[in-house]
Amino acid sequence: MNIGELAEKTQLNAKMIRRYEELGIIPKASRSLSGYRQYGDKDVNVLIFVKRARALGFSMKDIKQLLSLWRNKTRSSAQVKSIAMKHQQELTQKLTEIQAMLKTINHLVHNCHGDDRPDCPIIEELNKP
Amino acid sequence: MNIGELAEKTQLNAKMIRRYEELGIIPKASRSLSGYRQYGDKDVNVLIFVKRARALGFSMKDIKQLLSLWRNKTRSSAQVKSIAMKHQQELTQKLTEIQAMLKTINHLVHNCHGDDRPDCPIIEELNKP
DNA sequence: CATGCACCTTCCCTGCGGGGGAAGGTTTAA
DNA sequence: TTAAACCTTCCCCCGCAGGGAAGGTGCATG
Repeated sequence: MNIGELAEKTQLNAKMIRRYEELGIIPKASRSLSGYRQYGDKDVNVLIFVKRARALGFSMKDIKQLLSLWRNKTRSSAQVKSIAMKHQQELTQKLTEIQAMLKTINHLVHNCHGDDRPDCPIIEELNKP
Repeated sequence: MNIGELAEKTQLNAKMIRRYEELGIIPKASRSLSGYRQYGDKDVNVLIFVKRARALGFSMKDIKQLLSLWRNKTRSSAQVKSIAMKHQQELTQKLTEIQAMLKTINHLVHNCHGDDRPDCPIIEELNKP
């Protein structure tokens, strides 16, 4: 199958598929005589794996590792878990940061009249020494 | 004051200060005879404003607008609030996404033995059709 | 058989918000 | 005078994605 059909099946952009190949996320596709990338059903699975991992927020670096563990039948689940736990920690960190931002923003928005007058607690907060 | 001192006072990188100037976030600094950027105390305040807004997760685009509202004494607080509310919505959106990811990740990590065996619910989840 | 159109190829530019470092000029203190 | 600390511009890189140009290919239709 050509890249367009693969893109269709995986709901990924053809551009992204080429990029993933370039980044070494997926193996280099074989080519037709005219240079078109040729794919099989396996490739659909690989890309869906990548897509699911992306949806969980894994970085490309992590996904590379996860893919190699996936392919490696002698992997230990501890290796997989270690990647997942690192990501878990990063996500938790981000969550905390966003919660802190939101706490402040919610407070500021709540206290801003939002009328025609210039007085504004949001501006005041940003202007604090 | 030179850029280094300003960077010191604002705890920002001199590189970032130049970049902010280039992006039009802050006005172009006047130059000494030898071409060094010259700053005054006002600039400290501007950069601290930018820094605080960054800490709240505002985009550079938003910060540009917030700065111009800050400078504009005939602003309406409604204009400020509108920017803040848009950002509030985006942050809430991000929060929800991360919470959803974390929910799955937490579950997967919890169910993965993390031992020497290859069987792993994390890999299985990513491999799902 | 030719022409058009959808598809494919590579290449470079854009965005965000930074960071690193080279190559060279300036200021200041020893 | 010389060394160091500072400044300048310039281009490179990261992650992750998208846009679009310029040109080759595959296939149905007239």
